[in-house]
Amino acid sequence: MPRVTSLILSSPLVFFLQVSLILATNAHSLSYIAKDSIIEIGIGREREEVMLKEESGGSGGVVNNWARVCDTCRAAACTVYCRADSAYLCAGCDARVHAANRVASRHERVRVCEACERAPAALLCKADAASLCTACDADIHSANPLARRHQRVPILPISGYLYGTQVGPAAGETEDQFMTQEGEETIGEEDEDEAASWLLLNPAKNSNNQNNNGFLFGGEVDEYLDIVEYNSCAENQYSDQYNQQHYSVPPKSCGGDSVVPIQYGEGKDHQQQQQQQYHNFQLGLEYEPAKAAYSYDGSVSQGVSMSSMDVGVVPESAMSEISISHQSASRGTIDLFSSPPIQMPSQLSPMEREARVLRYREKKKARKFEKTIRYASRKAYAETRPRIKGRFAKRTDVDVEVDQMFSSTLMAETAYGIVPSF
DNA sequence: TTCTAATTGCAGACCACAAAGGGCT
DNA sequence: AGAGCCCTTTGTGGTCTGCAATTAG
Repeated sequence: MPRVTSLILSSPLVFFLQVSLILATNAHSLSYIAKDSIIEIGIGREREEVMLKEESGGSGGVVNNWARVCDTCRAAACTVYCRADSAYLCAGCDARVHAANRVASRHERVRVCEACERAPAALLCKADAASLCTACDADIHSANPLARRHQRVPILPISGYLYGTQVGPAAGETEDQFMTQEGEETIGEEDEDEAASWLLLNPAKNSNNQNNNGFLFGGEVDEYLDIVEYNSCAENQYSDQYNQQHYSVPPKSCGGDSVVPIQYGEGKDHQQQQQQQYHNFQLGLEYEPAKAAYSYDGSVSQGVSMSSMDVGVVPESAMSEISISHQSASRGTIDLFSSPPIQMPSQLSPMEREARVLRYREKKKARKFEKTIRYASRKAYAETRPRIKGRFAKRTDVDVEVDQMFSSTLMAETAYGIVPSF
């Protein structure tokens, strides 16, 4: 009977682990699904959403059905909350209002919770790469033990010009910038072709563009990989620093791969500045005005490492894809959320952008965290094989006989034999 | 505040053996 | 060119082990 027992016992356990992993890592994505009305839940909010639609006049503008409406324009979904003004603002109004003068630019703002989009975000979940308000954080991260293990850091308020040197950009452009944050998550899981479709910006534009959220990518993969390496390390430094300040968590090392953070001296070149700019963007650090024209809380930054507990085992087929941009990830782990800081092409039309986001969300929903079995027959043999302290043991003649007896008995009883379950 | 011991968490090793795959006849 | 044989390599899962990080005293 050991064969049957092991098979029966293993399946529910695997199922439970898979469900737990998915819940733990995709809690945020589930909220996205709900917000997109793919699954209509959250009854208490619906009335207000209808009001939002009505207020927006059904003007064809893409307004998130769940988002709080901008207090200024009353037309777009808010993206940030200004503490000084006690106002929820959309990206466009935020740029316009806070770029108006020096005092306004110093207003501290926080990104709106990505789950409910109705309250200021208070915490950044590194595993989900999402900024959440305290209520949503409590809801999401109390769902299961794995979710509770998600590392969250308080979100620092942001100030200054968020949108580069360009004052008062068009609403669509600012929407792009926020959409980009979500698009960043894509790269870790998209295949290369799709990633390229997300990434391939005009190199010439990039090389001079100071408005790509303030961070630039010259289009060279190698350069970018360097950035990723550095980001992952430096972000840990940041979070550790923050932990030390607020949670008394001792600092961790940057990893055993000895990725030495780049020292930015007086003579730092342009690329290094770009890296540093992006890095600070991710970390939510403010830039010195003399050195950069923006600062923004990268609350949706993807430079987050996950514990192996959170992600399970890497499918081999996925390793090649992941390894390209996640060279520092430890073996056997998926660093899904430390995906590269890539920006979506700003010239995308709203329809195209929507389509890409939908495609991304579909793929995110379809993520598979379970281990991929290349040879099911080997798995079956491994599960039935005798073990001593977890190690495979030699099959004795008795074992073989018992196994044969079991097989013949079962065949006689069922008259059909054992059909593999794979 | 510093040091030491205990605890916890994690990655990797280990095992046997069927199947896969390559080389050769 | 295809078949058959032989040998090497691969992959599979549960447990243990060593190391590093963390916590407690």
